[in-house]
Amino acid sequence: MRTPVTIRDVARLAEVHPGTVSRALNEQTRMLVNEETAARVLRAADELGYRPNPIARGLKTNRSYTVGVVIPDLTNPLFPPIVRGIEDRLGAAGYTPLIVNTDNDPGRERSHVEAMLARQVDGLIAATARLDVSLLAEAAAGGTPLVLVNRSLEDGSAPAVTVDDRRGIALAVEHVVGLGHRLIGNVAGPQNVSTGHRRHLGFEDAMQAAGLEIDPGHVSFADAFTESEGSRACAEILGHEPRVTAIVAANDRLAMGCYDSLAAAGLSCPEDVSIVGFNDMPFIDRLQPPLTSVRVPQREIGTTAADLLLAQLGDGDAPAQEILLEPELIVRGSTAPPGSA
Amino acid sequence: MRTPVTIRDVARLAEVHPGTVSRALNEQTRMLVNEETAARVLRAADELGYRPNPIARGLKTNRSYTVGVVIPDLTNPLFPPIVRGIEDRLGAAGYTPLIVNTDNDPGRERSHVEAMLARQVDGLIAATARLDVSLLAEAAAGGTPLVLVNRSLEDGSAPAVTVDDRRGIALAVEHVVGLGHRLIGNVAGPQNVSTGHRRHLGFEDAMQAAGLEIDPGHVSFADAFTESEGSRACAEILGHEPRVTAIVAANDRLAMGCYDSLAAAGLSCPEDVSIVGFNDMPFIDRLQPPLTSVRVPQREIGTTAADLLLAQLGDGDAPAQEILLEPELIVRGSTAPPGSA
DNA sequence: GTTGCGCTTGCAAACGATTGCAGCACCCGC
DNA sequence: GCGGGTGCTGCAATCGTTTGCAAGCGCAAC
Repeated sequence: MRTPVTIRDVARLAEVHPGTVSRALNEQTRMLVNEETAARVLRAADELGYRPNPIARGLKTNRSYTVGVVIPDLTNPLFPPIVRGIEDRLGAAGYTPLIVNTDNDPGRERSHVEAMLARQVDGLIAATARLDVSLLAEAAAGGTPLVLVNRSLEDGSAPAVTVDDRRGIALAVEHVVGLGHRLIGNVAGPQNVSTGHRRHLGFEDAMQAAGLEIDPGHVSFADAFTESEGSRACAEILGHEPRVTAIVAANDRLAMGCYDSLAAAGLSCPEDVSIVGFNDMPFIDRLQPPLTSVRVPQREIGTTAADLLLAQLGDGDAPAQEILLEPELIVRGSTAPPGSA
Repeated sequence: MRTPVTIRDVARLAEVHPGTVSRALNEQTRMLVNEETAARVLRAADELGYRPNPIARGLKTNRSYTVGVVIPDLTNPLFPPIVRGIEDRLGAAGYTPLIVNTDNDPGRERSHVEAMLARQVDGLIAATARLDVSLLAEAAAGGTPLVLVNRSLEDGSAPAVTVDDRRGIALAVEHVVGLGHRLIGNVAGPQNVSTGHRRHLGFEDAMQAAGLEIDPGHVSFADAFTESEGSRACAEILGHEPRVTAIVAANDRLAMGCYDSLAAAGLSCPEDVSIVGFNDMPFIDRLQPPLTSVRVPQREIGTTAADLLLAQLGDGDAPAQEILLEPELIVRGSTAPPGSA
């Protein structure tokens, strides 16, 4: 049989009452039982290979030692490292994550979250950009702690961990400005998702800080973070202003699209146009040329989010702080001084 | 409150006994209760927004509607599509996967699997190459259904879904042979993991089928599926036999290492040496040159594994069949006729 | 008019753990 | 010698659901 050894078996062997066994086994309540008795119980439990049944425990305590992790799509290379960070940290604390993919579909998102709530998850970590606000209300009303990733709430009512997108873009802009570029384009992401929006704002700020003008024709918005949209947006910029010598993309995939667009236009990178990406995806250093990109500490995002959640799970009301993680610019072959052809 | 509505509340509203509610709500037992009563119960449940508590149900039924998914490392791009396949299929059947990463560490593997067993998972899907046999014994002894992925048991005692590695390598070999190559090298993977082993055997078979000799110097074994090992192994082959015009690698990352090694030797691909990879990782088509690779139906692996497990969960003893999935060769720029320089 | 059967439904005991409450033994101080 | 702690442990209820058993009812058969 699987685990026929229950708390009652241990009690019988240790010759005490099951209640006592429960107390002796729990760190929290061990002090309530005689040291010697506790030792006897522990020995018995060990001998029998006793494993507490989390289901039964959860029924009584209303805790499942489980947390829901909501992400758009696991196959997006951005997420696995984050998930691992979450998983490792939560696992160390005795929690098991339940991972669901929403594909950014509000319906899927809703049903998944409801299922998780029914499963009595002790908390939620949501890494989805467009989170239904009513879901938040529900979770909050149910007293389920929530941590946001890569997205924050305007009113700061929920703790969140995000990377400093504006700072990241600033790094990118400062880099190409430092190389001597002046006509700099921006392939921006969709403005209805928070990262796309913040990165675009960051671009405006950084350009202004560098004392450079932004011609509206230098900016093009992609409808999605895909190569084809990146290509389209890049072509659009080149159409408006063929003299741009550098392009800051909101995302590596958009940057890859820029590569395509440049190639189609007969331009080469970095000789004619420098390109900077964002995220530093795995194997992005294998592109030709290797892409200069803003690295986000993905694993750290995960561990930090997990820490925030654990803090909330520990004492009821940990401060709903918002954590900004520092990005880092990884310089590779896709950026060079202008006119280096 | 979270879900204060229990089966008792429904019973009160519908004016029946909780037991009756339970029967009415369960598809299986609905026939036991009067049609009209059942309708009343359903209406009441709907009105109250009743959500059954899986924890309580699991306690009584010894089912958690949860399955454990054991993989080496989620950040390895091979796995996310498989996991999604599993997740989507299991989710549709009402099961939730618990995902753990072992990093191929037997200790982690053991503790994770034990934790999952304690959590009463209804089944296990293991995608890990070196699975501790005692774990299998334990799971089997506990009556926990198990499905293997990318790995099978010699005695065929557990259902498994794997891609036809030998066939995949045969596709690769036939391709380069068709292009006119005769001196073909093999950067093989570690032989203590099943995929590495089978792919190497596949290479030997395919070469023999093509009527070609395999000089021992044409084969080099990597200690791990990494770029650096691929590079080392490739250099070793080139050292033994500089005249090889094509290399079949056991894996895309090894193939990427081959790129490095060729570049270091001043050789170009595909002009001097053609290279074929295996797995068709995301973005591998973005390499320079785009890598010809054997595509494995990753998502399908996941869905098939889930189906196999669901079959076992349905009726106690479904046949322990072993399923071989068909790979497909994706021809890109890294392969060309020999001497095309 | 019994008997017996089929159809529903209520009853209560589980499942395995946690926990408030009470009781017991013991010791201390007066 | 007795009252009042203190320290430990047993008792039993409880969490929300499932399920074997039995009881109630109506109806048909004899």
